[in-house]
Amino acid sequence: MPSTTAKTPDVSRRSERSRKAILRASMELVGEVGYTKLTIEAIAARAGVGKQTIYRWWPSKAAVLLDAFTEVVRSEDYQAGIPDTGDIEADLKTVLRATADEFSDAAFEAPYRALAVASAADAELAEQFVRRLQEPGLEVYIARLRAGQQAGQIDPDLDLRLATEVLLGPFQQRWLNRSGPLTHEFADRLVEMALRAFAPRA
Amino acid sequence: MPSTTAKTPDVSRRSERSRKAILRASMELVGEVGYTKLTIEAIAARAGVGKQTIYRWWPSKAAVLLDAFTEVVRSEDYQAGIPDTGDIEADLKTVLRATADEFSDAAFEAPYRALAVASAADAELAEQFVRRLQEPGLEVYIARLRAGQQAGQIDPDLDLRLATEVLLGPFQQRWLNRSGPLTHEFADRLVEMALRAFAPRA
DNA sequence: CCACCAAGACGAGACGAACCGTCTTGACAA
DNA sequence: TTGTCAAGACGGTTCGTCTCGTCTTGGTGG
Repeated sequence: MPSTTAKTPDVSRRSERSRKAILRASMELVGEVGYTKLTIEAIAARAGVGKQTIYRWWPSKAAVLLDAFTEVVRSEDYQAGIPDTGDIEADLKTVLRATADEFSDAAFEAPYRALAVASAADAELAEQFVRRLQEPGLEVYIARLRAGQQAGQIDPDLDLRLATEVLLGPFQQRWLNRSGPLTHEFADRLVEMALRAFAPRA
Repeated sequence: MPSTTAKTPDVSRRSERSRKAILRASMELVGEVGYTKLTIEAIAARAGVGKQTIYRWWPSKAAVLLDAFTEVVRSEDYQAGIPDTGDIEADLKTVLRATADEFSDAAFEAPYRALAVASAADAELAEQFVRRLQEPGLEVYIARLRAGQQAGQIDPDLDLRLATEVLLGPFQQRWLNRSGPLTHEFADRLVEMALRAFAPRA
């Protein structure tokens, strides 16, 4: 019987120059025109690249953007982790305030929102989005909460996974829905309320 | 100087028959083909209506869907409110379990997800989405929490607005990101953790 | 009370523009 | 020699606007 294998391109012969130009062009364009008006044709034109070169290596414009964004964020965050001064409330407030500021920066906002939106619509992309961008973020929170457990500031039986969802879920909800401002005030109140749920049982 | 007013259509002469047919057709089609493949042309064809009739009354396909969904949900939910048996933990678990089931139903999921996605991408639509669909839902939670305050089960100084965000944010995050299953188990653990944060201070 | 009429929404679909994703060409690099 | 590359032609969709002729409706004059 005839093989139905789709001929996969030869990765070893891929042009690094074109790859970089494509990722760069998509980040620029998504900031300029927004995600819905972002077009494969425009990316190719801006990058000085044939359309086929994009279609050969990526399944969708969202996938291009995910690669582009991952490249930027890689190693920049997540490396340092969350500071541990011994005061978990202060540490969490510091990080959540910084996150609030980051999400108020348009240069970060536009592509990240585009990815979040595309992920909500496309289950396949969502798996990649969560695994490559969200999970690493969760891990640093879990690490800090675990340290808090060992310091006796946090219930040792707490489900740390669920705890990060309680801490970050309301934050993401506000941001995605634009149902409220991402102020330092909000970050502080959220951390305070979450820590009341995380505290060791009396 | 010449007026630049866009001629607004005459509402009093609007065809109720066509309006209903359009809303009905969009709900049917979004379930059949999904939101991204939902097309104004297809809605018009299914509804037996000219395209112009849709463009005349709605700014986007998302706006059509929001009207269609609002019409269905109107008065169906939100009327009853959250049961008050005196046991706030049990009551919240009941409602959140029911919500989890609702979000697992494809007939509800498809159009609602479409609206959530479109809202995340479009600030103007988001304002309508939050106000017409999400706010009414929040209000019934706030009412039940307020009753809990009066019953002495909940901290009287609690910010009830923030409380609903803590309760529902993690739920929405899981659902939108598909970062975990919306089980009864999850609903119960979430309510339990939230109530620890809501409890009166010792 | 009713016949008439002008205004405007209606169904249908033609129209050009934008993008889609595929395919072809000739250059070039491994 | 083989396969990617830039460039762009190609047919197919859907867009949003527009132009028809029809139908509905509210106001007017007999």
